Amino acid sequence: MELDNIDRKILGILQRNNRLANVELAEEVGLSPPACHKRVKRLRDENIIIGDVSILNPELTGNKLTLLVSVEMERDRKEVYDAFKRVVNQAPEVKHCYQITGNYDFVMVVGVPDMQAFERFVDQVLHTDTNIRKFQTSVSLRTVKSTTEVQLSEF
Amino acid sequence: MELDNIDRKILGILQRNNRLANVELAEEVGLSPPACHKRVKRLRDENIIIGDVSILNPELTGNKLTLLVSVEMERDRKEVYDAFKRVVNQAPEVKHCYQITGNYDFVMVVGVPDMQAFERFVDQVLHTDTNIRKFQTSVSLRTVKSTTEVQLSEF
DNA sequence: GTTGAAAGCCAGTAACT
DNA sequence: AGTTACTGGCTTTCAAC
Repeated sequence: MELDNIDRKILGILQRNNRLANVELAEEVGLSPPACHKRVKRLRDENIIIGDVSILNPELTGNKLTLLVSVEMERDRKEVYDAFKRVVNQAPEVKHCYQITGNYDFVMVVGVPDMQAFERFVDQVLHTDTNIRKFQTSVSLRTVKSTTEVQLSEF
Repeated sequence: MELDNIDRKILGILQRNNRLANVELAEEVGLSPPACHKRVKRLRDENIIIGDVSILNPELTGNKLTLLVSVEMERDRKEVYDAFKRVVNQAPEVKHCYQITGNYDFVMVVGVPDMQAFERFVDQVLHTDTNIRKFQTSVSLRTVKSTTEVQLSEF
């Protein structure tokens, strides 16, 4: 489906604040409330908007430690990869995971309360997977930026 | 401020779906609507909930390409780092950026529509910064996982 | 913490251009 | 696509417990 400039405007606003009342959103984009409401509904129905969430303060909710883990698999086989992906998706410590090109096969961003929790994660998730050849961990000293916003190029 | 189990329950629900009506949220956590409403308000006021956003489909909104860029700075000086952090925060292509220990100083997750856009990003952001000694880019073949959820250990 | 009530605002629908 | 008109339901606040 094609997005016009009003759609992009709506998305731009909602991806910053989705608690804005439809009446106000409508005014901001220059539509009547029902017309705006219909567009938002369509954007949800067509999976342009895939979720609506509250963002929690990681500091205040027990994710004080962030680590970056690069993983190299034993074999480049689909089953091996798929199994790893399944594990990753079930591990709540893993915030982001990318399959990448280069020396390593995956990079993960891991969030935990403390080093003990990370050790547990390593033991339970990484050391139990026999398909992992090796992994390398970097400690994050600071999250410089973290956003869910995507760029919506206006035309 | 201390979070009790009801708070954690509320947060756990809202960080998955913040469009749930307060009446329903109240029922799910076993409180009356006003009591639940008060708690949510407090969680926002105290910055436990730091934002409420719609998550957009990156595929459908022009962020088809994800890259991981590791950056090594020329000098380990605060001003140099701070300048880089400022640039990173203003660049909409940068979704996440972590200051890390190890061989590199920063790792960034960059989202762009295509390779051309990435080249522009490299030219405008990375090559113009004389404090960057070098950087290394990995292409993400697939986003295995990406979540905003934090773990809320229940007691 | 609860219930009950009240006010007003909003979401969501309908009918129509 | 868009509008205006409507209504039922919800948020939000209050008072009393």
